[in-house]
Amino acid sequence: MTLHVTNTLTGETEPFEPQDPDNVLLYYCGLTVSDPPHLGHARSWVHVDVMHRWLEFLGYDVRHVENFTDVNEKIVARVGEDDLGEDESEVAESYVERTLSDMRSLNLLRAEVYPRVSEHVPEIIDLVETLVEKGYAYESNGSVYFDVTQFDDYGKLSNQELEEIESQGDPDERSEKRHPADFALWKAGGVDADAIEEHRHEGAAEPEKACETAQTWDSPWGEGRPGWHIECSAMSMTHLDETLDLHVGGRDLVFPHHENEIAQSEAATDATFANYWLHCELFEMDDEKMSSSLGNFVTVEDAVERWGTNVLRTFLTAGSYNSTQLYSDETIAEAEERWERLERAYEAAADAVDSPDARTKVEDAEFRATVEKAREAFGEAMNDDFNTREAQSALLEVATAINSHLEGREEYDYRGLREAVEALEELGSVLGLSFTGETTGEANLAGDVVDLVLDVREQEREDGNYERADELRDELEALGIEVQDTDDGPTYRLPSE
RNA sequence: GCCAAGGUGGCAGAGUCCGGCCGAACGCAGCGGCCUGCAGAGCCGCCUACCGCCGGUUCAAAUCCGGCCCUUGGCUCCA
Repeated sequence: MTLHVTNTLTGETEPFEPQDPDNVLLYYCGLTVSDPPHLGHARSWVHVDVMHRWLEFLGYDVRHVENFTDVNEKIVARVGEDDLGEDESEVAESYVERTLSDMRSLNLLRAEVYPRVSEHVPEIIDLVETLVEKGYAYESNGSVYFDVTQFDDYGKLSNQELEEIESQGDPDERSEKRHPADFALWKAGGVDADAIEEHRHEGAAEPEKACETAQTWDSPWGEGRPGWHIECSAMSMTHLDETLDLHVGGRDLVFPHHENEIAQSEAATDATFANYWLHCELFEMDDEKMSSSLGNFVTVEDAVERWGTNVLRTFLTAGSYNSTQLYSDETIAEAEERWERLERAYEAAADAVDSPDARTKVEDAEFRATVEKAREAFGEAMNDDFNTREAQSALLEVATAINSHLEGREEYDYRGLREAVEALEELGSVLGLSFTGETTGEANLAGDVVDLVLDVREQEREDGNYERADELRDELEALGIEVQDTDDGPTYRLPSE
């Protein structure tokens, strides 16, 4: 089977065919940098990252663009808070840096470009002008609005009729609008102090003062700021093309954001804006979604610190990108179990390959066949709309095959083990899992110390002092170091990764 | 109210587009056995689901059609 994806536009799972058979233009709707990224963002990022990796695995050259919205009232509302910065752009930049660092810690492939709104105002203005010239937009009191009645397909992504769409944007803007569903492409003036007040945190600058730091730009309609939706159209066209292959984003953006992107882009270019629209579903916790606005989130930084990258990625890919996923201590602990099972099998296989018991003449046909089958299953799963959960299952089957092969055997199938190790490394990396994370100097030191303690413990065991030996093991365990006694002596695993 | 997604074992979560291989994957939890000084890990086996409810189509439905109930998301900033 070739790659199939579920397209929000049609509601169907379709074969994926990029415009250019060798290249994929991928745009991901990034975030507004006004809060620390949370696990919900991480879930989408990781899924997009896995899409990116799988497309490359299939041989495509992926041009991946991901924007940062750095012009927004909520950012202005943070001015003066903590050490974020003294004006809108400083605050935005400090969150951009934090976001990029969170992304690195999640082992995400870098996008080709991370465009910012503030750096694309000329392109935005051009686009708005085009829309005005073509009669799709109109100016009103220095602001420019998109006229939804002029765009026949309005509502095609979210499946809504224009009559059903009550209104968008600030209620007080309505008087300036011809149709309640019209949305702002360009907003006159600066930022409104009331809007700041709404999002302001303790310790931030006074709204009046914060407003003064908001950025504004000159335009044919006077001083103002870009509207929320137009940026993605302008940036994706600038860095990719008029027609994208893959446009990905969170489910909560379908309406109005993505709907508006389609309207303004297609009205301006007369070309299809994106051939495939993919939407990542949201986390569910205690029967509601996780989100910045509800404040019920876990930051990426805390999560990485607590669980580590591999556990987190195992967790985040434990469901399909387009199904909601339950966030709880139990579900994340379960992911940890799964990752550790994989990791232990990997280590066992890697050790066995290097051991003198691995013989090139030994052949376990069933073992090899199982690994081969798991490889195929992994590919089938990924091609089936990036079914990461099934892909994980395939990996786990390799783990079981390894353990089973190693069980009670004197001699090992060298080639079979090598193939299993390679399968885990190669397929694992599609999910962004790393079995061979570089060991830091600190970890090496810790390892040396653990070796020392285990030597002492072995002596105690030989002397029959099991009580003392168990104590040592318990104490190591309390530090998160897992000790296992095997026929070849004790082995251990350090807590992180 | 309108739009969208979903309701599968103790938990979690595939499968539903292309009906039979699904009495239902993988994993976690639980149980039994092996291994072990013990424990853990591991191996082998077992356990628990007729797939929201009702009706229909079909030789055959978790999968198709109709109705109903419930949950979540969007319609305001949001991945």
